[in-house]
Amino acid sequence: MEAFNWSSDIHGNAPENIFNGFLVNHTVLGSGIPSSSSLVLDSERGELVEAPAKLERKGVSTERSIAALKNHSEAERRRRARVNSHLDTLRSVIPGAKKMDKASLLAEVIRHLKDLKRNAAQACEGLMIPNDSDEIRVEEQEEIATLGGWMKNVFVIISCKQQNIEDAEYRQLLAGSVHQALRSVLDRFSTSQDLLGTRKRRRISIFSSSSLEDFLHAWWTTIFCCVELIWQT
Amino acid sequence: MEAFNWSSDIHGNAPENIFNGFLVNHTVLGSGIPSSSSLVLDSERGELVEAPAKLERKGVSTERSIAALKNHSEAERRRRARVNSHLDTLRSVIPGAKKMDKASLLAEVIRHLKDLKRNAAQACEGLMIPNDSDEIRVEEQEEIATLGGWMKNVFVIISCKQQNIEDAEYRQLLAGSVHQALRSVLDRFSTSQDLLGTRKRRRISIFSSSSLEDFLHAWWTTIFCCVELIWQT
DNA sequence: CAAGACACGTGATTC
DNA sequence: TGAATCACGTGTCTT
Repeated sequence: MEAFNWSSDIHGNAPENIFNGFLVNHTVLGSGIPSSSSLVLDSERGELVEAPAKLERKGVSTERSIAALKNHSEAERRRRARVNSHLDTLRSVIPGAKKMDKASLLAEVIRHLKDLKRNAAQACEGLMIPNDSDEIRVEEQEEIATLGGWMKNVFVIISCKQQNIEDAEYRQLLAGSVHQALRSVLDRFSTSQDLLGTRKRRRISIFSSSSLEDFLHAWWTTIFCCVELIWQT
Repeated sequence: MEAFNWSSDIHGNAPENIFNGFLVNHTVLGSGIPSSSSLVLDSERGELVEAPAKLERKGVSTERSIAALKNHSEAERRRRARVNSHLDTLRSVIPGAKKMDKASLLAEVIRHLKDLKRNAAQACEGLMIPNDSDEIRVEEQEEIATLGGWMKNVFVIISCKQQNIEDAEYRQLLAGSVHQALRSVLDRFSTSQDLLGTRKRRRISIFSSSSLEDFLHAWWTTIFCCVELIWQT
């Protein structure tokens, strides 16, 4: 983000064509006859017509207006920069979109999003396949059950009624904290396994933060119910 | 996309504040003395200064300029519509972004993209794990996967949009039918096992009908999320 | 030149 | 009110 120097030659050189917006001065495009009124481009008829006289309190208000305009345009520039910054990171995330225009870039982003979502749904199908073991041992303690060397944890997350579940920030916070907590546990486990130098396979799968959030948001239109029937043949 | 009527009251009502861009007419903000020259906001000094006289060929060129301007602004409007259309579809794709502003929406899109990509990588990594044992046989047929004598079914129940999911009767019916279907399958399996006189242990677990109904009933105040962490110790 | 993409400052609107 | 967002028409630069 480069610093911006507030000046009239905003594009690097002084603007030669002054008339901006709909307002055009007589001396610029008109008959050349000096007048106190200004011309406005009446687009409906495609003509230049007399602009209605503007009533305004003179004097002090002008400086305030100028300052307000300056703040306004600066804020707008910051807003544009924010949006464009995000567009740039998108350009860096989407492959082959380095120098795409905005519309094409967004179209590509949509394509990728749908592709990834479809893939994620497919990937989830193959998960959670238990390992084969002849010696099955079932232990149940509190909410933790181990089965043949496998352990299964079921987390039930209850919404806090104080909070509004439809609030995007709250959902994001919830999904993020859950994901982070699980991630830290898994990482701790992974490193402990690595430190032990075991060559045992491990299987780690969690819902991603976005998947979880998708679920939390879509829960009012869809019921996601996983019923597991596990039996030994 | 609504049709746009090219007119000066572009915002639905006639603009009261005429001065646009940097050009301001004397009668608007100036001393009130009629003049042929116009005022320009010199932003560097924050003052209103005399605008330099604009040299232009009079007459025919003006109409061409007007037509060009009209085409230009129309094209620009089409371009904006294209971008905004994509932003709208993004709003419909990203959960909870229905009425987000552009910047926040794009930030959310980036979050989702990264999450989904990470998730996809994780899933691909996990899927390679199960078949590195000689005694493990993986068979995939239709939607049923068997792994080393274990079978796993995952049922995803989607609410019928025709029906009102908040209707208690419908929920009860749904829960009941699901439970009955599962029960019949399990019973059929049990009897077949009994007839065969096998002494193998079996593990059968389903959500009871009341549990499922509880879930369906309380879904608007609670989030039921099952996150499974399965790893081999 | 035309046609398109962008950044700009602005008016309107909302909170 | 003041801050923030959006659509608008425009100027400039690139195909």
